[in-house]
Amino acid sequence: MDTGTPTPRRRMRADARRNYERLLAEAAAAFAEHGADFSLEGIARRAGVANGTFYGHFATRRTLLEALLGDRMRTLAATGTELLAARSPFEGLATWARAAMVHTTIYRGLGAALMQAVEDETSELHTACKAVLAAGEELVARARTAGEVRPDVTAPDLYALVNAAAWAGEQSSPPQGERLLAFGLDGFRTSATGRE
Amino acid sequence: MDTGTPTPRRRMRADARRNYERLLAEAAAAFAEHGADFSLEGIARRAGVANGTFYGHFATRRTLLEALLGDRMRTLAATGTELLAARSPFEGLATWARAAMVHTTIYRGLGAALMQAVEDETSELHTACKAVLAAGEELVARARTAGEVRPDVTAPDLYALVNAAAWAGEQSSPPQGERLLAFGLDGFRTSATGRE
DNA sequence: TAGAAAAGTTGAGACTGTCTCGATATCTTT
DNA sequence: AAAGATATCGAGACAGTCTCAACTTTTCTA
Repeated sequence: MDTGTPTPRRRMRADARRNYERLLAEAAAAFAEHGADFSLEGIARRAGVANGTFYGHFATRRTLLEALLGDRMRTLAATGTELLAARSPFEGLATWARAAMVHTTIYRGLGAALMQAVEDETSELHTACKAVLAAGEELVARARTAGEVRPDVTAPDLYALVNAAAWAGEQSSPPQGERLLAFGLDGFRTSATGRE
Repeated sequence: MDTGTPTPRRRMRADARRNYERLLAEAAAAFAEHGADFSLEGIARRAGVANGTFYGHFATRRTLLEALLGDRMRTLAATGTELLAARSPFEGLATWARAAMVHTTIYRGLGAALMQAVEDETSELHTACKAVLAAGEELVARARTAGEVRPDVTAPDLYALVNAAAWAGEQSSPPQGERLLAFGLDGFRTSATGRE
């Protein structure tokens, strides 16, 4: 579905493409090791290019992170679509939510970037986010039709829950994130409609 | 309950105390305006002291933020205790949760600091957090006894939910945070115990 | 394939911010 | 009022972000 090779915008000169990829590779390594707060200058240094070159490819830290995330997001959306075939609609939804949370947790520190990307049209990630949201929407719609979740649950609710739970897990401990996700999902269920 | 005057550790020299207070005041203003990412150097500048003086009072950004938050936290704990008198235990809990979320939202960007402070014994805020957690625990316990929330709901769950919802509200829109909180609280309810 | 045009790279440098520390100034105490 | 304890000062060592004009490499085209 995806070559694994990062996707620069258009045709690039050969040397430019080489640098682009080296930078992205270094960034991925730095990210895996330190989260989102690595030094951009350091990335350039380790990739063996001048920092001006770095900025030529990625105007801001955000641009870089977005390039890093795009592929993952698309995969997640695909997983969502597969789960539409799950026996229980609610279970499909819950399974997907857990997978999404793991995804977000791996990219620790990026929850904020993700949340903002959905709303920001200028974000590179916007398209990918929309796809994820669409996948979520389908899962939610199916569960709703089956009467397994409340009628007022929306895809953005799901998206927010997943990201918030991932965030909570990052701040305290991963199990806390999972608990939160579980409670939230239960809050989505039809049986939870506490009339007051 | 609280003089409103920030609380330096011990007896300080008069000039030192004056500087301490000016710094804290500037920090509060900067915080209100830009969230947690203001420049420490700038605070010193605006307070009219050398930056070395700043660092003499607050070793790290965190120290400063903690000083800024302590009082608010204590207030929140007190509110929790008052709400123990609410007619409906669940409503008392929910009301407090909403208040706590507002509190956290005002101090936008500090959710992370709060979450970590609970677990970090070296934090100035640790005591205040414990107090908040204790207040939450009492509210949860009361609701649990009344059979209004699941038996496995804990104060840390509540704490995590509130902070995560506040975070979500910061990232997208405040209403999204409130929705998340509502779903989470419903997930806490006894009726939501989806056996599977 | 040479030369021109396009595309990309370079690294110095202008800023800003974090943090340290010895010299200096200011309180407090006796 | 002098000594001693406390603070403040501000220069300076670093690191990071970002820009830009000069320069180099690639690609295009005749």
